[in-house]
Amino acid sequence: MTAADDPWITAVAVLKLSTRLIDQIDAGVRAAGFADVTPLHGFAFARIAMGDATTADLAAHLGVTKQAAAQLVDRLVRARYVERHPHPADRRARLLELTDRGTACMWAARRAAERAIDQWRAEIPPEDSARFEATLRALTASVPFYRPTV
Amino acid sequence: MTAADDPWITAVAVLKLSTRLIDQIDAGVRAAGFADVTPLHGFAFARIAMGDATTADLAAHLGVTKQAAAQLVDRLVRARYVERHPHPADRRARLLELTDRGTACMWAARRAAERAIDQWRAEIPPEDSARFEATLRALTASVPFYRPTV
DNA sequence: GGAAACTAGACAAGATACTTGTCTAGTTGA
DNA sequence: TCAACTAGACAAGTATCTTGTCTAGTTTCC
Repeated sequence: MTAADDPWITAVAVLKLSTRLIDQIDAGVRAAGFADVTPLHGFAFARIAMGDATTADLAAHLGVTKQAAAQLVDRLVRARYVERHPHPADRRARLLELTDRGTACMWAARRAAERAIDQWRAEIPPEDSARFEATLRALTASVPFYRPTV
Repeated sequence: MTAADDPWITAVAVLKLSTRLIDQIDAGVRAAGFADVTPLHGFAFARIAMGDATTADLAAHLGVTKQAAAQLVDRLVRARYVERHPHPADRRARLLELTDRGTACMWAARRAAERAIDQWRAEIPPEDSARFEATLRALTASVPFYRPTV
């Protein structure tokens, strides 16, 4: 076993890469003026932006209880990132939607992510980055979604 | 902009990959009988295993306050993963060390990570995985460490 | 050598965000 | 049509973080 194919080194590199990406996204979002959001909120925004999200959907998506999700939604509503609307098909449920502010915040996150990826692309030869990204997608094609893990 | 080079897709793939890796490590650690640890503890173990760790070092490493780190250490000591020893050079400080149980837990995590990486390698052509891992290391060579981000 | 500034970590109090348990209103399926 | 199920609110308890303060020990600099 040489250092070059030690799987543990690779595992650490994966963790480092996502640390770096999340830090860069968080810094970009804060620099854009959204000081009261954390990466956890970003995971919630991503689900809500997909549409057809209820509190129970969000709970399942984030891997927390319904109550925890309801409290998170409360905070996001109070901070004017999210609105609750009547659900067209189920009078018990409430449909979650991003406000203009929430949408702007999500786009700030996406722009920051894109800047981070562009920066990575500039650090390595173009053919390497194309192959790298293709492999990345192949490896994660079967992963249904990302969510907070710590 | 085609889907193939949309940086956002790549960013999501990075997050998915680390979600998948952390889940696999966590499952392996729990399957090995360490039911009372979380990924957060793993980040702490990694620092303590490097040696010369004090509570303040751990706090800086994890990005939390000294008090939060001290409380985390308390829990790990009570669960018999960590021991506090006198610091040889500073009578205020206490040197943190993994117990045999803590070391066994860390190795369970490493074995789980290695199984995960081996599984990825089996999913893609060998030359792709070698290049993928090399690029991964190049991109993260300057990242000092990984830590919890959510 | 010694005083001022700094640092490690303990203690206490409070904030935040999660959990479990229970309840009502509404939906689904046999 | 009625039993079983589900969405989400309410309440209480728990875990884990924060800020602030304190003592003992270390470093710096005159």
